[in-house]
Amino acid sequence: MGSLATEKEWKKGPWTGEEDKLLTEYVTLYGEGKWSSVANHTALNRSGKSCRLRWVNYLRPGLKKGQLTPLEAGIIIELHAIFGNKWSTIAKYLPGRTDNDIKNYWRTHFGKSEKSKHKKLQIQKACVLQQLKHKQQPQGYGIESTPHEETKNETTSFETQNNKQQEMGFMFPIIEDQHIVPSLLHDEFSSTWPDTRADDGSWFNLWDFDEQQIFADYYVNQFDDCVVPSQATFGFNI
DNA sequence: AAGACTATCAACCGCTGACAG
DNA sequence: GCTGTCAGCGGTTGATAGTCT
Repeated sequence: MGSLATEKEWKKGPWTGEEDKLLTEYVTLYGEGKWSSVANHTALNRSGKSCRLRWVNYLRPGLKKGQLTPLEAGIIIELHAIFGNKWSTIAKYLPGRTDNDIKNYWRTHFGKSEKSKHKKLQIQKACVLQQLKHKQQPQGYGIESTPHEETKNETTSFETQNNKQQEMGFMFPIIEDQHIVPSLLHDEFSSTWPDTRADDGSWFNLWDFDEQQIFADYYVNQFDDCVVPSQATFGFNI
């Protein structure tokens, strides 16, 4: 009925600093998850949907701003091969990054073109090279034990791995207590990917810096024809 | 210097699934 | 079991900044 036209005209468009402040205060007071009542408790004339989006993608504490690192880019490629366009799922493994960030990054860099496909390869290679570089720096990311070793200590495996990955800025996806291997090359060399299982059945992977020099070397060789470009092309330092 | 093109990012829209009544 | 509400997700769009010609 026309007389019951209670449809509210929500404000749209870019958020102002004042609106951000109001929303932050609201979340501080009432917590996340009560988006539909934001307008009732604040002077904000935004829909709950809009408020949630603004909070999740921009205001939430702990968000990382700026360009993705080669490592993050590589992980996105790997996880996209596993999960497809499940951006929120992928985002769970990249602390501080939102599904929107990842979605935008993917669409920008790996849309549909052949050029994009090549760029994907370049980033994968850059990512492997960076792994090797870190491996050569003893003071770098200190992983004392490998997934292989951790399988011997099942009570701490998951938590330990998670903590390390958090420190490094990403997390390996784990499904049913099984590490999904970010092989970096799942797409291109899927036939070799079962070989990433160790003798005892546990997974190892390129992110494990201690054991996988030979494995990583092998993959780097696969990229021989693929020249890794400069920062200007990637937007980050290799 | 100016216009065209490209990249990036914020925000909106529509759909889906969970859940309460 | 049905219905309505709401949060969350993925796709898409539009504005702006940066780069190229």
